[in-house]
Amino acid sequence: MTSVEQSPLTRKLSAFVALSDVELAVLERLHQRRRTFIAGRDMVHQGQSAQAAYILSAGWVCSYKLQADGTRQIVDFQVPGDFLGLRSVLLRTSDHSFEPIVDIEAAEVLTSDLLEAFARTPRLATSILWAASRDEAMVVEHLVGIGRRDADARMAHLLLELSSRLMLVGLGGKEGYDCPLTQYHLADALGLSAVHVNRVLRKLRESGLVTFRDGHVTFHDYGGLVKLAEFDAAYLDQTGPLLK
Amino acid sequence: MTSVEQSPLTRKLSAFVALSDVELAVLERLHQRRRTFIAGRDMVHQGQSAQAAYILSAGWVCSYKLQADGTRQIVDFQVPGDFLGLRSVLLRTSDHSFEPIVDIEAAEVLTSDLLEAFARTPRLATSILWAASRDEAMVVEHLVGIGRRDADARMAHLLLELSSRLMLVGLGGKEGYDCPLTQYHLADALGLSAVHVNRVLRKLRESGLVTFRDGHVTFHDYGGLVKLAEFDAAYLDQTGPLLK
DNA sequence: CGGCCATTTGACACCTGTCAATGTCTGTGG
DNA sequence: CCACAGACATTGACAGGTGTCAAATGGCCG
Repeated sequence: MTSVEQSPLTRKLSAFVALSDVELAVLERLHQRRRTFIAGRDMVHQGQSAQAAYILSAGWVCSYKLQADGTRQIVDFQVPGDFLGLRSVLLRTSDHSFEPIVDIEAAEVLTSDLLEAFARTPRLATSILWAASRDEAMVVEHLVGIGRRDADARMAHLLLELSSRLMLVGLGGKEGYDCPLTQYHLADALGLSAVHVNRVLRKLRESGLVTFRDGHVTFHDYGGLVKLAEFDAAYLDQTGPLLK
Repeated sequence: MTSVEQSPLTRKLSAFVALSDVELAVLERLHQRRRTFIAGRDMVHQGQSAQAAYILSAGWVCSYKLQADGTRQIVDFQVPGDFLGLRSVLLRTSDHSFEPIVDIEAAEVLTSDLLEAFARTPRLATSILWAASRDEAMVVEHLVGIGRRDADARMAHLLLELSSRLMLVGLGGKEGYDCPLTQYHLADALGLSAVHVNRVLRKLRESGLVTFRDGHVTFHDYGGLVKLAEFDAAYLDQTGPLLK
C-alpha cells in the first residue's frame, strides 16, 4: 500500500509514531466497513447509546449539544482522520449529537473490532488513545477560548486550529484550506451570534489577516493571525512521553 | 469498615454500583499514601508530566489553564471524592494546572497501583473510568454554559452542579453547602469578571433564590434556581449500560 | 494599629445580541 | 427561460449585558 492511498487517520498517526507494517495493516483493516452519511442528518443523537465508532475519511462533521431553549453549542468539529464517538464506545456513554456538515464517508468500527485491534497491537492502542486525549485537549482549549478570548481572537484561533488539523492529513497548508462551514456553524461553535460572526469575518478580512469566503479560508497574514489569537499549537502536538 | 469511615470516593461510586467486599477493599487500599497540600500552591503545573494521580479526600481544588495575557480559565473544580489528574496518568499527558483552593488531603495513587487495581477488579476499573467520563461530561457542560447561557444562568448552574456533586459524598444538601470559593474563582470558572460575579450574586440573593456568603451557599428557592439555570442533572448521573 | 485581601458599589464604555432589511446564489417548477 | 422560494451572507440601527476603572467598606492577621 503506497503512501498515496493511506487513510487520513493513518497519515495523522504516522506523523507522531512510526508504526510498523503490522500495525499499519491492522489500522487499515479497521477501515473495512465503509459507510456514507448525508449532510444535515444526525448520525448519533443526544442520549442514544452508540454501538460503534466511526473514522471519518472524507467530509466534515460537528458534535454539538442542544439546549432546552433551542440554542446549540458546537463542542468540536471533526475533519478527515478524526474519530467520531470514540469515547462513546470506550466508555459506553454519549451525551452529544453528531451531524455531518456535508455528505461524508466514514468507516464504521465496532467495539469488538477496536478491542481486538488493541489486543493485537498495544502501540496502536496507545496511538488511538493519544488521539482521544488530543480531542479532549481541544475541548478544553475551546472552553478557554470562549471564556477568555474576545470574538476576534476566538475566530482567529478556530481558523488556525482547523488549519493545523487539516495540514496533518494533507488538506490545505499555510496559505489556506477548503472549509464547508457556514457562518451559523462558526457562531454555534464560538458562542456568538451569526450576525456578529459576519462582522468579525469582515474585520479580519479588512485587516488583511484572513478571508473566509465561498467555502474557502485564505490566510493573508498567518503570523499576524497567530499573534491576534495567541495561538500556541502545543495542545495539538503534545508528543510527550506517551509514545516513548 | 463501617460506612461512616468510607472515603468520599467510595461513597460516590457506591451510589452507582454495588461494589463487592473485595472491590471495596481494593478501593480503600488505593487510599494508603495520604498526603496534604497547602492552599494556593500548584500541585501539578501546566505542561509537567504527572507520575501519579490523587484522590481528593478533603478540601477543594481547581484545575485551570493560564493564558499568555495572564488571564486564567478554570476548567473544573474538584471536591472530595474526585480524582485529580486521572487522565494525566492514564494518558500520560497533562495540559493544565491544579491548585488547592484550601489546604487539602489527598491520597496519592501511583500509575502502577492503579493498573494493578484495575487488573484485579475489572468492575472497579469500569467504575473509575465512569468517573473519568463524568468529568469529561462536566467540561462539555461548562463549555455549553459559557457559550450559550447568560451570566445569571451560568452562576445558577454552577452552584447547582456543585450542590449535586457534594450531596453525592454527603457534604451539604438541598438547603445548601459550605463553599470555600472566592468570587474570583467563580469569575475565572464562568468566564466573567469578578465585579460582575458580585452583581450576579446580589441579583440572585435579592431575587430570593440563593445566597453565597461567608463561605456558604444557601438555597432559598431550589426549584426556582433549577428553572433559571435550566439545570438537568442527567450529565452527572448517567448510569447507562456501562455498569450493567 | 496598619496592611492586605475579598467584597461591594457606582459610573461609564464597549462588545455583542437582536431586529430588520437587503443582496446573492441555487435549485425548482411553471 | 423566467419567476419564485429558500438558504446564506451582509449591513445598519439600536439595546443591553458585561468589562473596566475607581473608590469605599469590612474582616483578618502580623
